[in-house]
Amino acid sequence: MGITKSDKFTPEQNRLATIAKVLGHPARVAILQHLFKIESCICGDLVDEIGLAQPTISQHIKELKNLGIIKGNITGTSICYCINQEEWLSISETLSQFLSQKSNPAKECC
Amino acid sequence: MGITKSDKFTPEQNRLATIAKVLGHPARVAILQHLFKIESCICGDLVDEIGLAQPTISQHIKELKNLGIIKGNITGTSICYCINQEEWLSISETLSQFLSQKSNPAKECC
DNA sequence: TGTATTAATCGTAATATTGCAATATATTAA
DNA sequence: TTAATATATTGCAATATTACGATTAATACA
Repeated sequence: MGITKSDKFTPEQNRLATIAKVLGHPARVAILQHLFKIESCICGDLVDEIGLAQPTISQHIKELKNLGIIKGNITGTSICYCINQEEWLSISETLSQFLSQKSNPAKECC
Repeated sequence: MGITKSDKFTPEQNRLATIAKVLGHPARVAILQHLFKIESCICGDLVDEIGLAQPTISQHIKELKNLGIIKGNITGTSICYCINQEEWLSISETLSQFLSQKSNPAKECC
């Protein structure tokens, strides 16, 4: 039905999935990479950098902002975005912990 | 349009997004967690464990298999799934590397 | 004030995802 | 062979996502 039954899962599972979902689009990955690369923060050059229309970029930015992973600051007519370090660290920690899980090869079936 | 313009992005960006996308559903997170937790591999108990219908679980399993993150083995009438360690390590590495990026706080704008 | 610039929002079309009932397939056991 | 069991596949409905043109809102500058 296109609707995710979040109530069937633990808060941790939902949290992990929410984070991963936001990272699950190349445009958003590209935006984050660009913000990391350009030491000084960047504004709407993201539209030029990535080849998508301005409203599309704006929409992706919104999702990253919703997750708290980036933040913006108005400077004149443009807006300067950058990584929200605290949130990035927290999110990175959460996902990395999940990724660092290891299985027991001795008990494998396949 | 619901269609992602993959050609606008680097292979790395697309790869990261693809991995994250697969992890971007709580049912798939739950499946992975269960496979890690149950030391011996588990079969269709996943359907009981997670409260979704059998075809739905089967579909999620398929996506995890497509990514290569899990593998299955037929034992009688049931199928035993487990983490594909090599792939998990590789994927984990790829994502972790992305997550370990740090921004320069001195050059922040916001 | 008016105009230019930048970015957000709205509306909408195209496509993707999620979930499940029904069905198909495959294996085991009788 | 037939029945039972376990899983995959198909088909479909509901919802979500992606993308963009048009518009709006906000600021800067003349």
